[in-house]
Amino acid sequence: MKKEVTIYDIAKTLNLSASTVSRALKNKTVINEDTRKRVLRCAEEMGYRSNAFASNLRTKRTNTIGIIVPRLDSNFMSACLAGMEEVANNKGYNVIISQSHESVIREEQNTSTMYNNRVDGIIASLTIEESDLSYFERFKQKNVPVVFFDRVPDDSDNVCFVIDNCKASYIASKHLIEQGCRNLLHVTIKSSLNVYVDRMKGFMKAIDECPDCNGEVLYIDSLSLLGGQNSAKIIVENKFNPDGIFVANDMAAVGCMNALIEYGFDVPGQIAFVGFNNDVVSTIVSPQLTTVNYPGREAGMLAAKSLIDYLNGESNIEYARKVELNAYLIIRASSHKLNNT
Amino acid sequence: MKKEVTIYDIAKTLNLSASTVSRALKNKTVINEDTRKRVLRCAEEMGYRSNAFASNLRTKRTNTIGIIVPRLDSNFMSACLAGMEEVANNKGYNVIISQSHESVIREEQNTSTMYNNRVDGIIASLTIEESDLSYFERFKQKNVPVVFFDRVPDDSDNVCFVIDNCKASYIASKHLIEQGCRNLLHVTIKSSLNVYVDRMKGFMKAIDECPDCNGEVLYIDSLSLLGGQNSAKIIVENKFNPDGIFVANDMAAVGCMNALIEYGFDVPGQIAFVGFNNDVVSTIVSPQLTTVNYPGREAGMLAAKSLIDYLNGESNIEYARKVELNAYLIIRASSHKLNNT
DNA sequence: GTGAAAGCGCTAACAT
DNA sequence: ATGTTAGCGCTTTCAC
Repeated sequence: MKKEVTIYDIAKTLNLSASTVSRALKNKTVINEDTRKRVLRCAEEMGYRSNAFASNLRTKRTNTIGIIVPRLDSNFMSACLAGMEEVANNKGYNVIISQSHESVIREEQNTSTMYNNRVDGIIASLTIEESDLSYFERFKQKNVPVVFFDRVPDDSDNVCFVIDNCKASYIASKHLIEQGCRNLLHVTIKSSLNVYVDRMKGFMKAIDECPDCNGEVLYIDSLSLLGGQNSAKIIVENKFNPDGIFVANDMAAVGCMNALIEYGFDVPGQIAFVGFNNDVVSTIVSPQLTTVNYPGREAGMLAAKSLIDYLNGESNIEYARKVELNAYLIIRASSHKLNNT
Repeated sequence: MKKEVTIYDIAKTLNLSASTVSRALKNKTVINEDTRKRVLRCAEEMGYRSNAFASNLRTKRTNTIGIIVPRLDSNFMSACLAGMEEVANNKGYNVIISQSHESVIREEQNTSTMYNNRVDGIIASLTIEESDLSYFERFKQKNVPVVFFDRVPDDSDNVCFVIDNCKASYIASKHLIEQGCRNLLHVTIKSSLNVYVDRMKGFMKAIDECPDCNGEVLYIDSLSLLGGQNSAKIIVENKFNPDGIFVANDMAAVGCMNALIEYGFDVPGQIAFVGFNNDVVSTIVSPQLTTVNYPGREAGMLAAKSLIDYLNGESNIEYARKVELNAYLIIRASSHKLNNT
């Protein structure tokens, strides 16, 4: 392994001091344009690479932001991550990403790692397990900003990037009612997280406003394709007899819908379907799935931009607020019972 | 912002030396069990957190591996990344991830960042643009191991985790022929990458072995849902009249297949379809898509494990080889023309 | 505009 | 088993 070239090596070669070389490399402070060029060229020639640790050790900044997500292999999440990475990269920040796998313990471990690695800021989406979130406090104590997206804490003292789940879900449920559905079923996961609680609330609100509507809730283990398939079995066996089903995400909706079609149900004729997220799978199933458009990529970009602007001192907005992204219903064949439209 | 607690603070409090504290914290070397406990407790109480930079600066290791991928928001890629992150996390490594967005320039920039951040190792999948890959040489010069997966360099002096694309594609094409198809079309992307070149080769080989078969190739701009949809239009307009289509990935296959069904074609009756990857969408479309199972998650896990084992000096395998994962054809309705299962 | 010197927090010889 | 010492490579006062 060749020895690393340091600014001292450059300094010696050029008969300068290390400080001058450092200044030239950062071209921040005043410096003679000519010496700057000489240093740059010499650095290039000698194969110099800056040592981020030494720099970090001095400046106490890392230009790294930590991202903690439940899992990264869902379409929604990878869209969010892609948005974050892009913004961060453009602004000269690195991202380190870790998955909690829906486990509070892993989430805590991951925060510890990020904490020790001195990330400049954190972007997180919470696990489904309930927790006191105390492990996020350390960051605040060190003035390391934390922003949440999608699955966010209940209290309002955190910066959050979300959609109005309640409203979106209300509109989705209302749409089913408008299409003539009266026996509605909401398929979701048991969780105290804003995301699922609010989607439930919106559903309930729509039901409550409809005198001749009946609304039920079916909890499944996971909002996955398999979870959705399993829910179909339960729906058939337990004789829920819904004429409209609103599922808390698209993947589970697709699993449930396809399975019910397999059982012989007509969708949307007998059962209308609405999902959530506007996952690409919603355009691939047949019939195409009506769903709520949740702009994950944009959410990720905004969260990253907000965090980084704050870190760079460029953000003059008050730094504690909830940003609500626009989510809207995309009506497709799966819920299209009426011929108007 | 509170001042950071250092090992010196702990040392002073406990009347020990910094080295002893350091040793206790790492519990690597021999140390009195009692003092170790005292140090640990004290560190906890004082709110100590290790300073990774200082440590890295000394040890010249970062416990971080850099991952460079074309884009992270595909099902296949996020499965790979999930596998890598999991392995890395379990072994005490961080991952920093960046996207090249299929651009050589971005790929080079990303390698620079990783280089300057002194990652211990690199896992990469190449952009579609052709490049000389010279920017990966620096890592080798510094003894930083680089492993490639999926889209790998042509030469054989790199560690690669791949599948036998040629063989898999041959089997896929052969399957179409066995189902009675004689006018085969391969929809793919123009690229010199192993992945697409080999899939083409496998297709050609199957065609060559079938005297009464005709094989054509349609290049599209991107192997995406939209790309697939566009290809359908071209297929219809240009009167390719294929009775079997093999598409180089599932997302494009699904786009093409759905669009052709929309045009009125019967799948698999008139046109049989085979995709590639076993993306979850292949089980969601109707008819379900026959495809090649490409175990992304496992590929990611293996690549990460191999790299980290090597870094930890635990790998006694010779460190320059090609690992071929097992890929096999999953036959579903989209290619099922015959009734003999 | 440039240099000298100190120190960020840790680890690894080496000495005891 | 513990302490002493030096130094990783950089940035940043403070001089000049």
